[in-house]
Order: sequence, then C-alpha cells, then structure tokens
Amino acid sequence: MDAKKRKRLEAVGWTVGDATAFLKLTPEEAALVEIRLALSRSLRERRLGAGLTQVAFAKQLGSSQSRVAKLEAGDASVSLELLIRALLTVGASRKDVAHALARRVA
Amino acid sequence: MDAKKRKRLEAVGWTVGDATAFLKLTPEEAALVEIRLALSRSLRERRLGAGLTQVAFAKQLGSSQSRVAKLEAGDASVSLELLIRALLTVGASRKDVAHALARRVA
DNA sequence: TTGACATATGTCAGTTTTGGTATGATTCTC
DNA sequence: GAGAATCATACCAAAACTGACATATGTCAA
Repeated sequence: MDAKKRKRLEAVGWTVGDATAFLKLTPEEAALVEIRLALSRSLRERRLGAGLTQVAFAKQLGSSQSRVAKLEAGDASVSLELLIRALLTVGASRKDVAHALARRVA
Repeated sequence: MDAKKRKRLEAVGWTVGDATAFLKLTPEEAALVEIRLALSRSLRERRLGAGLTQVAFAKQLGSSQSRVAKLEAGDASVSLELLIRALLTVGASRKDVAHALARRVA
C-alpha cells in the first residue's frame, strides 16, 4: 500500500498495519507473541507427528485436553514455561526448542 | 573415572555422576534446568554488558532488584516467561534468545 | 440424521509466580 | 571504621497460571 492511500485511510479513522502494529505492542511484547506462536506451532506439529490426540498428549503431559488446545492456540493464558515443558515432553531437545523458537513465523 | 572405581564407590553407598543424575531428574526436567541456566547466564552477561546494575535493570523491566537477582541465579521461583521477557528487555532479539538457549552450559 | 471422536472455548478454585519490602553479605572509597 | 553501592535471600499479599470440568463446534462414517 502506498503512503498516499494510507494517509487517506488514517484520515478517516483506520489504522493501517499488521496485528502487532494495530495492538500497539512494544517490540518486546511483539517478540513475545512471536515466540509463543512459533513454539505452539512446533508443538502441534510434533504432537500430530507422534500420532497423538490432544487427550492422549494431555495425559502424558499431566494436564487436560483443554489446556493442550490452549497451548496450541498460543492462548495468552498459558505460560512459556508450560509451552516449553510440553515441547520437551513430546520429545524435543533443548536444541529443538531453540530451533523452533528461531523459526520465522509471521 | 573408570568403571572399577565407580563400582567400588557405589558399593559403599555413593552416587557417581553430575547434579542432574544425583537429583534423579527426568530428561525433560534436566533440559528445563539447563534451559533456565543458559538463559540466566545470558541475561547476566547482557545486563553487565549494558552497564546496568540490578536496580537499574529492575526498573526497566518493571520489577524489583530481588527478582533480578533470582533471575540471574536461575532460582526455581522465576518462570521462563519472566526470564525470556527480561532477555528481550535487555535488547535480545528472538534469535538471540534462541541462540542463548542452545548454548552449551554444563 | 445420529453417534462417535477430535478440538475449541468458558469458567473457576487452588496453586504458583510476582513485585515489593526487609535484611544480610561483600566490596569499595573516604 | 563509617557510609555507600551492589548483589543475595526470605517473606508476603496480590496477580497470574493451572488442571479440571462443562460445553460448543467441527468432521466423518454408518
């Protein structure tokens, strides 16, 4: 989108940009969101790759299906702590976690 | 240490190995400990590199000096969440965090 | 359609984590 | 030695997170 069109839209009350820009996140907050997203995607891939349902995986993890769903949704109500522990539980190594974390996600 | 010496020690009631082996951590728990350690080390390096005291950094982070000390000590009472947010606050990027996390620590 | 299965979303009491405060230990500079 | 600065540790009330449960949505096969 060119600058002129943006100006026009903003003049009428629209905000132009991606979700993080819209939500006015600081760079750190944006990075945190990206990290959450990258890890949750990796988690889902690994769970499916292992042929596990959310229920089965929740049992392994010592948690509930609903929390696994939230984990994979990148829900704000789950901590990075649990997200990383979950990845380790599906068999990811420390380096795997690092790799998932570095992966482009936007 | 050779196998013979270990056998001799174990026969008398000693446990031979590193801290994680001694504490009988599962692989996931051990990885989590290593992750915490790797991140906290990186945090201290970065804070010092930025010429900040714990007090000054705590202010930036919106936390307290005592919590920064615990962060850097790898204390179990601080979450990975806060640890990672702290790293991002001292200027680490998502990739920096990934790199710190992958770093050998034992 | 119905039933079975997988996943998503809402809620909540109990637990964990947090920021703050207090205090102790160490190391300097005067 | 006194005072100042930096970091470590203990404690606590408030906030955030968790597991569990209920329930909703979606999908597929009979």
